[in-house]
Amino acid sequence: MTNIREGIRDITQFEEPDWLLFREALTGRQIGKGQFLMQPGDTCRHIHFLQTGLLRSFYLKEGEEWTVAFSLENSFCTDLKSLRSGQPSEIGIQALEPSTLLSISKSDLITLYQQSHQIEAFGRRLLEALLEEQEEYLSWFRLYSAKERYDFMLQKHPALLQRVPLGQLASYLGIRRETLSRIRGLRA
Amino acid sequence: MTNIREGIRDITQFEEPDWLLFREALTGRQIGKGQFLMQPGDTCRHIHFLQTGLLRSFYLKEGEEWTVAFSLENSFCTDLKSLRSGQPSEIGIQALEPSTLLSISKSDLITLYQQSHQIEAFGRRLLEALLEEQEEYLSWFRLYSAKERYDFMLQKHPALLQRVPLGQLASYLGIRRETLSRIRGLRA
DNA sequence: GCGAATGTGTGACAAAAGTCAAAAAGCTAC
DNA sequence: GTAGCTTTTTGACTTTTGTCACACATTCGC
Repeated sequence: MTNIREGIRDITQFEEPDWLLFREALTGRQIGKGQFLMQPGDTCRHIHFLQTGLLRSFYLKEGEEWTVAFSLENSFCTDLKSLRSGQPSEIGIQALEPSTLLSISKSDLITLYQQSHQIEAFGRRLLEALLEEQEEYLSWFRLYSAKERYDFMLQKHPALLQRVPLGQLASYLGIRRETLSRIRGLRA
Repeated sequence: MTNIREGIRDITQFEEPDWLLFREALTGRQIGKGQFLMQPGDTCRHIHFLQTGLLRSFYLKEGEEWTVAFSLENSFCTDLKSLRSGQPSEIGIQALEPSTLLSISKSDLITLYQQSHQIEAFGRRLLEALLEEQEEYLSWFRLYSAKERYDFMLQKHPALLQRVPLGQLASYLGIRRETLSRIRGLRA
């Protein structure tokens, strides 16, 4: 339970009473390699904090899976669109490695937001950080070639490349497996 | 001053005292066509609410301007990265049409967040909506061709296409002017 | 009005990435 | 270890998009 406390502390100050309130709402969970936290079509009702392991979120397009996010240890994972709307999700979430999670339900979180200004502030700051990250990631696609996007990935998450199948990394970069394979061949 | 009140009400409930507090911090401003709200290298210290007009945010890459966002009436505009870090921005913001703005400084906003839980909740929900929009927009780039991105634009913001020079629209879609010109030629 | 910017469209060609097919390399389960 | 699976690589070819050059159109200042 310590990891998430650290993760929150990085983002905002949490007084002890807020933390106790928050902790109360968390549910622990384990999930095996290859298992699904949710399938496309499910409605997303939780935000997950990944303690250990690795998750991928993917979108289905014409029967093919396109990875839209990898979630690393000590990060949060959900499908914001479905969570907010209450509608079925277009996203699935799968564990690429055995993973341990702490999850909080949407309804509990809404209650916490109302009960505690500090927790609300935490939510806001977390979203700010996510949006900033997303903006950077978007610029990869607007401004740079497949090769450059791969190089950024090498810089930013070198370890991830060893943990993820090439096909899924390719789809995350918005390209075909074959293209990524060729890009990697260049630097041999 | 009524527009922004509506804009906020769409996102969250604001009681009268919160609104008065918030309004206190707003500064009105007009800006002519072609003028810059900020230049790349400036540090971003405000969030702007666009009452009327049209703004574009752009990024410089090898001397070329790449539009990263258009801001329409009744929407918020800032550079989140520079605003959060206090570092010089890589982004410039220019008025494409004569525009009227209401602006709030970062320091005032931080104070407001601390003073009012409701205002903090507003900030969080606004960020949620922005992040959801950004996620959708990112999927355009990962999954779809230049032509398809243009078609999405036609669906989502048909009016905008009449107000924006083709070159800027092209850079927003991550393609060259010539390519966009050809895409448009197809549907003649 | 006129001329200079600025913005847009077209053509010929080059580069990047996708497609399809098949071979090579890695894993897994007996 | 080996058969059977999945993943990755390679090759030939196609499609998409970029590049460069230039013609045409529009806007704006004067």
